[in-house]
Amino acid sequence: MVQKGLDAMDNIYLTIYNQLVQQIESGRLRPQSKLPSEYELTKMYDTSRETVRKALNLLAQNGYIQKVKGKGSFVLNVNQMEFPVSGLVSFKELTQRLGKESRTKVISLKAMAPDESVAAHLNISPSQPVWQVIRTRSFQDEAIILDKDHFRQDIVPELTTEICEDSIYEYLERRLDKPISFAKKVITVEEPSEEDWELLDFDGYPMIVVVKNYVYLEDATLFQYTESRHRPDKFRFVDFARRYH
Amino acid sequence: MVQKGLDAMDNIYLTIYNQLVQQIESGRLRPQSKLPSEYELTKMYDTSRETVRKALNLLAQNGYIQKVKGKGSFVLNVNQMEFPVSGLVSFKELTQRLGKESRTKVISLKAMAPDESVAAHLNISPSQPVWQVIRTRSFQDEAIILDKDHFRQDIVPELTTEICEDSIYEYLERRLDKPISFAKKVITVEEPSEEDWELLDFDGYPMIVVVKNYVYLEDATLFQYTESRHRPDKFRFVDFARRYH
DNA sequence: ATTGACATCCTGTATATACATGTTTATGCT
DNA sequence: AGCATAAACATGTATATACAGGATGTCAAT
Repeated sequence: MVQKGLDAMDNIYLTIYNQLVQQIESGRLRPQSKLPSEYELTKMYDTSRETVRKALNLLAQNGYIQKVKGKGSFVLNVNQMEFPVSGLVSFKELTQRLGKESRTKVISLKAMAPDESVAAHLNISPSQPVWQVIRTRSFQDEAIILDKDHFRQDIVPELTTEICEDSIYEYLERRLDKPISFAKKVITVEEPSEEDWELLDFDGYPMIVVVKNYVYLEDATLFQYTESRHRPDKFRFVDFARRYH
Repeated sequence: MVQKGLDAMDNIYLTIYNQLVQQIESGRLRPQSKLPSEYELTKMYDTSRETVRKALNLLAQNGYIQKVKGKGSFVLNVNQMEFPVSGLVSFKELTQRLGKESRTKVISLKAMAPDESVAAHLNISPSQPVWQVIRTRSFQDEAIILDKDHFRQDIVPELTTEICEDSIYEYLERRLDKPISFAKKVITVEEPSEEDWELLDFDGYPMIVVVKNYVYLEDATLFQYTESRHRPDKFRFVDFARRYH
């Protein structure tokens, strides 16, 4: 888990956080280097120390910095050059950051009644309609990932092929009145299905990495279930965890 | 990422956090149920609201509760019945929580000079000695996980077979003067090695899940590198991520 | 030259307060 | 009874203050 929302304008501590993240990720703040002290940051942003500390604590929790009592905050190099499927980052954001040549192909898009499995994962009755989106993700002209998205139709009223080819997340963030709040991922390794063989460029790999993604709104209602099926040689997941003392 | 250290005595907000975690995990606080309000918690723990909020924010970040403005904090059922390899939780804590029949077998334990790969992962020179511990983890008499630990010997002076059969983490937490601060995990899927075939009960699985674990001290020095190799059918990883708005 | 005392800077924890904003409940008017 | 308003309650953000404790540099005494 690493990357989160980037919007935040009237919020002082989030703007400080986002600006520092940007400076660290862009390399303007180098690994090992010392951030301005909390007191200096209060002057730079004309705010109070507690507000600065909120921003710094977010940075620490997400692996950007290490705080040392009596010394200061130092930039970690833990997050560099990784390929996280982690957090709430979408495929589009990911590929943009990595700058790789990638393509999204919409295989199918339809409103339908969920099958038993999907209804169970989404925790709804089989009569409640859902959108089903099936897409393949390609890097360098190889279909590497098969994404099967399911959205509750009462929450996402409209969906078009154009939106699915672009970024569904961006669309939801802008158009949905209820904002996305948190997500749970479950990673397992399974045997490939017929569909995997059919839709992915499968160089004879006998297994597939399945990332089940459950996305919740702020009132904790589950509105999206996605199965992301990765060719094992291209899969990579990074996790950062901090210990409380 | 989900589980963190449990120690904290003179620390008010950490004791509140740990007690609430305990109540949620034990089921005394049920999913969907409402926690006492921040004001009520200030009275219960005879402390200030900001201190209570620190505890509640930790709970929210780790997926235990959902905070709703104007309403209160509600217990999530996101973390129940999972098998996280996530966070800094050790194998022993995991199995204890799951209550499964498990066994750890120490294959080898020796002080040595690191090979090229390990030295690179630990970011040390090949002349700096390390402890190498190779262990298998069994569930229901099947060897499922192969753990290859490497510790910087200048930081971990002594290590015995008994410690390795028990919990190295517990030993380090108690004996090491410098406390563990954070860890990074990288999950990939690879082809099994000779060693995997030899030491694991491998029912013909053609791939293996490799979890590379980098553990850091509070001064951000990397002191442990562990490769945890999991039989794919038994592997499961859970991640929780929150979006900032 | 080494040590020890002290001042200074830095982060960690805790408290009190103020105001904004969303939710629920009670009130009172029509 | 119905409805709008107000009060009470809940969390979100921001500020100011206090004290503890680690890190570091200075300066004087030895």
